[in-house]
Amino acid sequence: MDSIILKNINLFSDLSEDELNRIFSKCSIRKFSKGEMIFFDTEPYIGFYMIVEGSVKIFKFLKDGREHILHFVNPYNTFAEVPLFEQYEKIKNQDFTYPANSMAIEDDTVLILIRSSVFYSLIENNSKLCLKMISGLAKKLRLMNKHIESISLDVPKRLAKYILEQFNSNADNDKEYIELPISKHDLSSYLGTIDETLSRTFKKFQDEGVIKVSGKKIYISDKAVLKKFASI
Amino acid sequence: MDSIILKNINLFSDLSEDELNRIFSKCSIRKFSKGEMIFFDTEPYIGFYMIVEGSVKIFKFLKDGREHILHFVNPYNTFAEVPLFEQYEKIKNQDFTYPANSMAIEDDTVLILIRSSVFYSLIENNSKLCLKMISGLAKKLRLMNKHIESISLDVPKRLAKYILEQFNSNADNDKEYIELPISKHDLSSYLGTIDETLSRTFKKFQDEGVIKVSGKKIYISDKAVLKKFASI
DNA sequence: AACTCTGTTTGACTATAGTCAATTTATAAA
DNA sequence: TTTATAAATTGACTATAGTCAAACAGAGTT
Repeated sequence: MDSIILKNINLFSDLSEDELNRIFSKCSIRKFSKGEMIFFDTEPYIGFYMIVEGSVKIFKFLKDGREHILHFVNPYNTFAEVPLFEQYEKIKNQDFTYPANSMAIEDDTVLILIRSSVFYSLIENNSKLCLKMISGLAKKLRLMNKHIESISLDVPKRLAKYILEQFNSNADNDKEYIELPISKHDLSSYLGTIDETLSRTFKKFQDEGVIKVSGKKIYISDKAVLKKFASI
Repeated sequence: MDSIILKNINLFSDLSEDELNRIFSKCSIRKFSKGEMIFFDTEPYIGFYMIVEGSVKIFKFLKDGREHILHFVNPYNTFAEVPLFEQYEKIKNQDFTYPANSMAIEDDTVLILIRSSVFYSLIENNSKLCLKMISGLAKKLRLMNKHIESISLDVPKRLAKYILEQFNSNADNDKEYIELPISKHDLSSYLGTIDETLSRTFKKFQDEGVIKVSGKKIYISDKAVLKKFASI
């Protein structure tokens, strides 16, 4: 693997060869297997990650041990950049921790760790990079917004919305099914519910003839009705 | 009012007199009374606001007409900056709208509207301003994170947490009470519940001798137990 | 004081989704 | 194929908070 890999991150796409090499020489590459923790929300912050291969979930533990998943991250996206700037503000800081927990959800998940200090030296006088960073954060805020909105809906609406989103984000819309990119258990946590309730909701949708579930494949029999289920 | 007012916004605190004047000459000052809408989430985006006086709530309408408050904003803070950068990315865009609704919650709420274009011309080569913007967004993300976490708690926990937060953010900790800065109705929406449930929860706390409610004043009789109520 | 408007409280009922426990189905390993 | 292990489903029960409707309280006005 060489520094060219960094060019794929949107955040870094405008950097020069030189700059890319500089970063690359200082960052660490780490490999995780499925279920392995990347960081806890109690750990001191050292830097942010980008994903080269595999995928990752970002989540919080609830009092009862259940987990609430905030988002999933896929290749060439970054995560845990937020504390970078909280740290930056009060440089000689009380130690900052990661804002949530993070776990690999696929085997052979490959990450690049970019340490705070390396990034600071880069961003200081690079307003293009700044602007990219800003639009990245803005996008995340928008996502969070959506997430909060959806939490206040009931489970069937949340599930219907999720299925439709997956369907729409899949390029080849000629297929009349989606394939869940995550485990049903993770889907429960992401929708803010539990396995049993998710299972019952799938069943309800099936009984009403809206979808057909077979493993991770979900055939959409009646998109119109599904949309009605999802509607606010 | 003159351009010096802008100096109070953290975001603008590093700008020169010249720059401040340039912005000020191009922005609009708008006054709202309590309950007046500032923008809807269906309106095309024209720029972000800062508060000079009064306060504002940012919220979403739910299907049933109920509202879910995302946050409150106070003097010298800005709101609705997120679309600025989504807009920036794809300049010749499909029209962007505001991401949520916003309403003045005090009489004589005075706002300054800073239009996107004015801000773009400013930020292009000002990486200091960029960095400020970034840390502002980062702070908001952290807040959102907290908000999401708290939604998954039950109402008594959410309320206890809120009371303690208010108590801690009040400088003079020698007082053994807090004064609600918002109406009870808005507090309901902010905690993601309804008036009746909030009322019952206050009552529950009173019955257990933890607090004493009198209008907007909430006397904390037993902080230790309140903390226990709030604990995860 | 009587009236209005708004905000708050209370009671009775309901619905949604969580808990717990048992069972069934899948998946992988021996 | 059998066995072990994990994932998914189902049923019975419970709890939390929402709905609806009515009563009550307080502030301001006439």
